[in-house]
Formats: sequence, structure tokens, C-alpha cells
Amino acid sequence: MPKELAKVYAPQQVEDKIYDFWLKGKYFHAEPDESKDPFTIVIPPPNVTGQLHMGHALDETLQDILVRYKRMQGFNTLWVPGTDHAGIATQIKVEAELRKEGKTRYDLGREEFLKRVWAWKEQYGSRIINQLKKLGSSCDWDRERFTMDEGCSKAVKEVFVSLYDKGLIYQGNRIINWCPHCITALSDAEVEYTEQQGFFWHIRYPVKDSDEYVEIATTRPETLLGDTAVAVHPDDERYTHLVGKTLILPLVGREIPVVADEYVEKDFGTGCVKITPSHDPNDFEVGKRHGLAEILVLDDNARVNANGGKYQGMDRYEARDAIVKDLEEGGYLVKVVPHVHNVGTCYRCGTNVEPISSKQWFVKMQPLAKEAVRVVREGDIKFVPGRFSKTYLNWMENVRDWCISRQLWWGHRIPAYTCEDCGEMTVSRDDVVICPKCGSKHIKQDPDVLDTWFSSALWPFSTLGWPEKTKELDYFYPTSVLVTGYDIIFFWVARMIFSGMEHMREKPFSTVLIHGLVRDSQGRKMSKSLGNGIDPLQVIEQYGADALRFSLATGNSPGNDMRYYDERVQSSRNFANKVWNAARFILMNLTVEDDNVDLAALRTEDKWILDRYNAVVKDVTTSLDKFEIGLALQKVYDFIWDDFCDWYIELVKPRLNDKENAGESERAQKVLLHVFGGALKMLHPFMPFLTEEIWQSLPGGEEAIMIAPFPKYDKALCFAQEAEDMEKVMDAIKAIRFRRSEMNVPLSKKATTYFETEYKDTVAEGTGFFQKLAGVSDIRFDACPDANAVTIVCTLGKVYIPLGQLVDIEAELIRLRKELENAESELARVQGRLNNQGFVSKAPAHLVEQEKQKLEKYGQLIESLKGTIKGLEKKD
RNA sequence: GGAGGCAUAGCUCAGCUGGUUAGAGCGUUCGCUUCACAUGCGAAAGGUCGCGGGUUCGAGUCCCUCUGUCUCCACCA
Repeated sequence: MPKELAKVYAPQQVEDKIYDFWLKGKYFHAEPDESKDPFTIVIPPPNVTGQLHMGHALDETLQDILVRYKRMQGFNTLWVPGTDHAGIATQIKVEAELRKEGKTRYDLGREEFLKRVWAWKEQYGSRIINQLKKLGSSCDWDRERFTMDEGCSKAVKEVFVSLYDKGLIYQGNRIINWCPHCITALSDAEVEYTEQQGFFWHIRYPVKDSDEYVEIATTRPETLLGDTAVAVHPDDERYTHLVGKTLILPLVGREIPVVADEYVEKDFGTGCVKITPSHDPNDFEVGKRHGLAEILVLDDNARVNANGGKYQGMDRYEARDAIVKDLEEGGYLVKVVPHVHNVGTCYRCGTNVEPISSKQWFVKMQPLAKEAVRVVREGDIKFVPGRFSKTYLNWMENVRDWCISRQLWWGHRIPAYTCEDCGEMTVSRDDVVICPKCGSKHIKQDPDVLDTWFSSALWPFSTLGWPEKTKELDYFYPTSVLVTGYDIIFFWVARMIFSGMEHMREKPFSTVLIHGLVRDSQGRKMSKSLGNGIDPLQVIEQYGADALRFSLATGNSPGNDMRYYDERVQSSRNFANKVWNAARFILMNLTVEDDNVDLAALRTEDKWILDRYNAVVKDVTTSLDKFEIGLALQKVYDFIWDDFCDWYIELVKPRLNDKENAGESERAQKVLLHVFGGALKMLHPFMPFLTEEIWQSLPGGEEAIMIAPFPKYDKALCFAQEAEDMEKVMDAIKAIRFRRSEMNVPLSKKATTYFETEYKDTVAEGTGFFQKLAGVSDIRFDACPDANAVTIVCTLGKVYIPLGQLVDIEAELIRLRKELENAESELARVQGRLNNQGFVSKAPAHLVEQEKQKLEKYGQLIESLKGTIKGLEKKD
């Protein structure tokens, strides 16, 4: 900080410089050190091709606050950064780029295409990292990882092979969710259900050699092409005679049986269900039970395939229209009923997902889920807020096998190799070039890649070196806290937990801190399509990273969504400026070189601020330890602005300016320095740039505030009596200001003020404060000679100010009577409480004592008020 | 169908294991160019804490019912 300080804090001129200072100091770097306790966080890796959005900003801010706090507390703190290869998202982007050149990935071929993606990654992979730095994130950049780097790839292979060997990964033909746009299978978690307006088409299927028919209803008439049965409930008397009979499938002419299956609900629809084993998960099961044929009628693009006869080549929705039209013309269509239903869509591209039977790789979840449930149920892993453990458990307890193969090119290739000669499949950590069974060299690796989340699931230990036995892994694992949004509990958190339990035999983290979404000011989700996204980088440019961090960290509680308001950032920026100016003030008056406060030579106001400071240290520490980040910050904010700036700085100004008593000035400066320095340290995790910049120009202390010790509660700084005295003086000052403001008498118009009080010493000591802050010229304890003086009743007693103004006695009486009324109702409440046997006997002693004090206080107040009112009434 | 969140000042939200006269920011009103800060200072107005019960000496806080609202999970073709 230069000697001549700007009046206004300019974060733009500070932040990059400070960040470089931290980097040069290697303060973010951590090495295993058995003499210290570790504190570890792994970053939720942002997509490598992504750009920083408000969700990241919130996530990183919360992590950085925790990391900086713990680092200052002396923990050996490691925050591991990195990025995710984001299979589908990245591949889509590169394919879009190719499309502009009029090409598809098939034109390039797999190898060339992957080169393009890697080039893309190199180009944009650093962008998101640089954006994280703008926020002030104190990640150990020496340990930056990527989900497809060598180590992570090794971990992925190790996990795949090990699970395969244990029989926990298998290949199978099942109904999976297929995205025809991304042209890949998806896991259940990757499907988002949206409500769509559709129809129920009621269709007649004639019974063979009969005039009879059955009526079915479907929302997807195009799947009729793959029907291999119609099912009815075994107990449905309407249809018992038909079970075993044969139907003629309309338009197709295929003969299909009527089967009886409990899956059918008698009371729903017509009670008859068409069965399409290849295109519906329930039908698939029915088909298995009855040995039905599986006829796949759609291809990878969701176009009708060769099994669809004349409809071949049509898109699924074209085929739907054509089939409905043909059904109608053939007299098969009974009716069309509008129907709102939930349709699965791809979470990446929004395309309607098609259930299709397909040969894919799966992780067998049941055995893995067991430990993952236990570790949370037994409280070994805690969710904050706790309710999310319920969400998690509900999912984990009902989890189905995880489809992990993706028909993409960008990702971890599945390490399964098939011999083209003998058909033997080998799953191996190493590339297989010779068939171990027949010795053939015609080996083909499985073309598919793994679900992106498969590698993310290993992140807490793969980033620390696993499967190697590294000293980092040994020391920093399990990690301490995982910070993420509730939207990826299933995708990521759940999978990290079972992966950690399975491969490390230990939980991946102790606490999961869940936050909500950042919405726009109207409460809408920020999205590209709405164009309502706020760019954090622009906000940083305009208001500073500290202001953005402050805004994101305050005013909301864990797990709840929050709204972004520009006004909120503005007020955060104002706070930064307030702190800046407090520093400016201190530096302008500074003659001392350290903050070694002599506790024996303090004045009441010094003890008051030290007492307050100490209490805030305790509160802030307690809150942060409970992950109540917003609350903690609010306390620091209130302390700095209200207690320190508005009161203490004002209180000590006269001493600082007292040239005749340098010792007094120096003592005040040391208290100022000590308290302000401590407050800066408490503020640092939240507003790192500002506090570091100021810290660098304050005398003494550590080389960087980010490694300075976090303040600790100190019994030596408790001054209850002095604090109480000071509060009384402040209370009187506020009361006087109120009356003067009410009467439009500015504080600049000084007046002799008469006190009728039993705390003469306290008042006398506070003379300077009354003079400076309450428009008092001098204080007297004798009777006020002016019968027309303004009367103020406060905790110190009565205050009379002859303002020489016409006091409206009527208005005065109204006000005083209202005050009296309030006091009396409070007194009545207190009396009621103390007369209540239950309260006196059951409530904690200190509360009872507190009530007794109140009783006294209100008693005195009421007496005072009554006296004053009586006096005025006489005059009236 | 199941689970959960939210409902507190005009607006957006805090309020931790129940215990001062329920708070903040923004906005509004009044007054201040006070020698750190007008991104400021002083002061004020504004709330029957969604409704109704219950537990308790004591409920914004715990329990139940209801109303409104949002979200997640499941998905009856």
C-alpha cells in the first residue's frame, strides 16, 4: 500500500499483484508433514472446456474460505485443483466446431478426432484455471490434475479391472437410456424427466381367426413395430379367455400371443398392455418371463431400422405420424386422448431419450452400495445440512446397476479386448496385443469409453497418486470436506463414496458441505437459453473478487438456493471500501511500530473493544467450525463496521489528536492496530485480496496475512464490567442523538448537558465521548436550571439538555407516555416470568438472574419516566 | 405415488443445539460537505415470524394438521 492512499479502494489495481505475491511465496503448496495435522479438499473439477459461471464462483468461494481458515489455524492445508474431461459435453463442442467445417467426427476418424479434442483441451483447459485464480482460489497449482491425465487413466484401468475381476463389472444386454442426438447410452442419473403434452393412442389388435379384438393404449405407437405380445392381468376376468390366444399385429401382420402377467394393472387404461421388450424396461422384464422375442426397431439415430418394414429409414416421430395415419386408415385406431406425461431427456442436449435394449457395460451396485450406505448411516460421513444424507441414502438404497459404457470417442477407453479369431475377451490393465487363449494377434479393444463420472468417482484418491502408494495419499487421504451443489449428489458424491470404500477401504471425506444454486434476481435458474447468466469475471472486473466472494458467502445458508443481486455486490464492495478506509485512517495516525497492548494501562473504551473483539473471535470460530460460513462473515462484518469503525475509531480520535499526551495516543494506536489486525485476519478467508493488501502495509507481524495465525479466544481480554459501562455511555449517546435528531438540533450545535445519575464516574470518564458524539459542550451533575430543558431517560439515568428551543410539551408528554407504556409492559412481562414458579425453578440460574436485573432496570426507568412526566404535566 | 425445502420488514434473506424488547442488506423518510470513508455519518419508520392445534416455565425455533410454493426421486403402459 503506497503512503498516499487513494480514498477509494481499487481492487483492479491490487488483486493480480497480490495473487502473484502468494504464488511467489508458494503459500498454496503443501507437502506431507507428519508433525502437522492435514486439512484436505479436492476441488469438484470443472469441465475442462467450460467457463467460470456463478455456480463455480460460489463453490470455489466456499472452499477457499474453509481452506484459508484452516491454513491460518495451522493445519497443513491442501486444496487439490483440476479439471474434468467431461466426455459428452466436450465431444459435443468439438463436433459442433467440426460441423462448421462441414465435417463429422467420422470424416476424421477416431484417432484424428481425438487429436482435435486434445488440441481443444490444450487451448481451453487453462482458461477455466485462470478464471479460478481470479477468484483468489488458494489451490496448490503444483498438484493440478486432469481426469484423463496419466495417473487418472491408470487409476481408471485399475478400478475397472479390479471390479471386473470381482464380478462387479459385467457386460449385459439390457434396456438402457439412449440419446439419439449424442448417440450414446446414458446412465439413469443422466436422464432428466420433463413433463410433455402427449397422447394416448387407443389401438385395436384383432384376435386371430375371430371377430374379437383387444384394445391397447400407448404413448409411443411407433414401438408397435417391435411388439411381440399383449399382456393382461392373470385375474382379469374380462380377458382370461384370451390368454394364450394369438393376435395379429396391425400394419405388421405378425402373430403375437396374449400373455398373463402380474405387471399389468387391471384398472389402468383398458387393462391390456402391448409388450415391446426391446423398447421398454418393463416390457423387457415381461418378455424375459414369457420367453418373448426381442425385436429392435430403432437404430442409433432413433430411425426405424430394417425390422420396421415399410417405415424403415423414418425418424421415430415421422414413423409415429405415419403409423398413426395408417392405423386410422386401417380402422385400427379407436381414439386419441391428450395425455400429459413425463418423458426422459438427455441431461446434456435435452433430446428425448429412447429406451433401447443394448449390450453395455454395467457396475453391479448392490454389493458396493452396502458400505456406502453404512458409512453415512453411521455418521462417519456427515452431510451439511444433514437432510441431504436422507436424499443420499434413499438413492443409494434403491440404486440400480450403473451403465458405464458410452458410445463416444472422448474418454477413458474400456480396457476390454476381444480376439477376433477365437472370440476370447480379455480385461486387462495393460494393452492386449496377443490373445492369451489362442495366441492370435487379431485383437480389438472395445470401442466404447467410460462414463465421465467413472473417473470423477476416483478423484479424491486418484489425485493423490492412487493406485501408487504415495506419501501424499497416505497423509492427505481421507480428505476433510467436500464442497458441492445438491445437484450432483447422485452423479458424483455417491459414487465417490462407494468408490472410496471399495478401493481405499476408507471414506473419501468426512464432511460433505452442500450448497444450492445461484439464481438470477427473479429466482430463475441461470441458463444460456434464457440469457440471464451473470459472468463472474465481469463482476470481478467491476467490483472486485472480494466483493463477489462476500456476496456469495453471506446472506444464505447451506443447501439453499440464493439469488444474485447486483445491489448486494455493491454493498459488499462498499464494505471493502469501508475496511480500506479504516486502514487508511489508522495508517494516517500511526506512530507506533507494533501492536503490543499493555493490558494494565487501558481505558474503558479500549477494554470494551477488546472484550467485543474477543467475543467475536469466539463466535466466528464456532460458526466456521460448524460450516456456518454466512453467519461467521456477518459477525465479522458487524464487528468491523459497527463496533470498530462507527464506535471505537470515533471514540479514540480525540486521544490520537492529543499532541500533549503522546503516551495516550500510542496506547490507543496499539489497541487500534491489535483489534484491526485481528479483524483483518478473521476477514481474510472471505476477502483475501483486500486484507492481504492492507496487511502488507501494517507494521509487524507475519510476512503474509494468509499464513498469519487465526485469532484465538483469550480470557485475558474479557472485561465485562468495563464493557457494560461503555455500553451505558453509548446508550446515552444514542438517546441524546435521537432526541436531538427528533428536534432537528444538529450535533454541531453544542449544549451544556446535565446528568442525574448514579454513574457519575462513568459519565465523567466519558465526557469526551459525549462532547464528540452527542453535541455536548460540558457535563454538569447539578440540577438543570432550565425548566424547559429536553429530558432524556436512559440506562445511565436522566439527561437534561437546555436547548433554548421551544420544547413542545404536548409532544414531549406523548412520547414519554409511550416510553412509559413500553417500559411498563416490559416490566409486567418480567414480573410475570419471575412470579412463575416453573420459570424460577426450571430455567437456568443465569437467566433468572438476568430477569431480576431487568426488573430493577425497568423499575428505575419507570420511576424516572414518571417523575419527568409529572414535572412536565405541572408546566402544562 | 414417495421424500424434502421454503413461507420472518416494501424487496432479498439471516436467525446455530428453544431463553434480551426478532436482525441485516437494499429501498423509503428526516438531518448532516464532522479533519478514514457521500462506496460515507447520524436518526427514523416498517414485522400479530403463512393458518390452526400441541409439547414446554418459556416456541420464529420442537411436534401434528392445513394452505400456498419450489425441488428431488419413482414413473401406470
